[in-house]
Amino acid sequence: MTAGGAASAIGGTAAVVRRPGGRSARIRAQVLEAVRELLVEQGFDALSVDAVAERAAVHRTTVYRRWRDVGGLLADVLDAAGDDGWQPPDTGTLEGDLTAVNGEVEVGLTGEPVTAALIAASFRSTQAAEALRRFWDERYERCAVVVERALARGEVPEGTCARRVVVAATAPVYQQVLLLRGGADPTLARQAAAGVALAASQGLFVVGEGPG
Amino acid sequence: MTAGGAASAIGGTAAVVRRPGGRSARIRAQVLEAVRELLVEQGFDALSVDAVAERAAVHRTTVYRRWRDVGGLLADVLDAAGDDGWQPPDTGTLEGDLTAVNGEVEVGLTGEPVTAALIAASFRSTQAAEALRRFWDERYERCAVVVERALARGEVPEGTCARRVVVAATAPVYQQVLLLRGGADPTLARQAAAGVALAASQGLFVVGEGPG
DNA sequence: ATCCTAATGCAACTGTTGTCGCAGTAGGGA
DNA sequence: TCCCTACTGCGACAACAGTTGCATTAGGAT
Repeated sequence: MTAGGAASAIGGTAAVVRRPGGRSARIRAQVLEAVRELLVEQGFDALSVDAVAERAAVHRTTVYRRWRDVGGLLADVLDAAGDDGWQPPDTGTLEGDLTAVNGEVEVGLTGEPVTAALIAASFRSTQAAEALRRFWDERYERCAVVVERALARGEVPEGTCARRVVVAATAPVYQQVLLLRGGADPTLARQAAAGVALAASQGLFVVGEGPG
Repeated sequence: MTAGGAASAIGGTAAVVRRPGGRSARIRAQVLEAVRELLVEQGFDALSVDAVAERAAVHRTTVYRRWRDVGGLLADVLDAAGDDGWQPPDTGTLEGDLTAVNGEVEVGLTGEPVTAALIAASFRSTQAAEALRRFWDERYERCAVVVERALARGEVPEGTCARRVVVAATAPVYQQVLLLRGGADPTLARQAAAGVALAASQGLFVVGEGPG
């Protein structure tokens, strides 16, 4: 299917490479660039297939065939964005690392309108939802090293689930900014990180354990 | 009560009551009932103004004029839903209360498709976003009593910010279910509640304090 | 250089979304 | 009872979203 074509082009999985050459690649680049531009300039609401096609100087039909809909476009952009070499900061303590991550989350959420747009899209498009889930899964996976370092330092006990620690630490920031529409609140970011760091040090995030 | 909520939600200031009588009220009831039915039966995607109008046996134009768009409809439904007499559970401990609240959140998020639909709508409609913010603000406000009881029992120190405690405790569940699209995970709910309860008992959620 | 065909451009078409002007209906007050 | 007018119904309309059939273009291989 056309969407599959887009997906394959995204990851570069050349399983069924049809025509990776000049024109297709060029058009893809034009379209994705147009998506990013429109997203930044006018936000998610202005992101129609037609607008993207016009901006990219490509015909509507081409975009519909290769990406299917707006969600497909955003999914493609998102998958490309996941390929950056992001690594969590290393401040020397678990609490410091979690606080720093929360700071980046806050900036990403309030600064770049792209993130909010992608989340909005994930509620409307299955493709975008999948892409977003992949993106976050990978991000949390990369964050695991923060907990591993803490374990090596003896800050947290053996068996601590890294993912849950990071999710618990960052979730309040997402909640505050995304759902409650509150402004960025650095105090919240610090408190959440500190609370989770304390709980983790007490072994509350050890798998199979927990209260009850 | 419902009528008042309608007026405020729609944009007509409730100060100027125009014609609260028979037909308008009847049509409003029909339309909102149609919204709830369609939401439960077919989900958010099927919730177009036209579909609602047809189900309610009301003309499209009427719905457009009174509610403007799907977001307005959902905002109205949401304001009505906020009038229930919900109270947080009282289990005797802060950790137990937070765990119980998380359980209800989990059920509400995974069981009722209404909530997810409203969140999706909040990303598309300013009205829905406002209504949702009001709804959650009020819910968190009601949850404050949980922390107040803990304070009375001496579980948490004076000055603990109730809202932050509850937000920190519930956020991981929202994150897991809503954004990460993971299944309901009762372990996560308990761990998050336990971690926050511990952190709160240590005074990490006292206003003005926190790490650094 | 030539051919094959995947990918694109193009235009016409359908269905949906949202708006507008006008006429009809039904509360509520006199 | 009668009138006023807010509200609703109705149809036409424009704008947008998405699809389809066909012609054209341009990689890539021979």
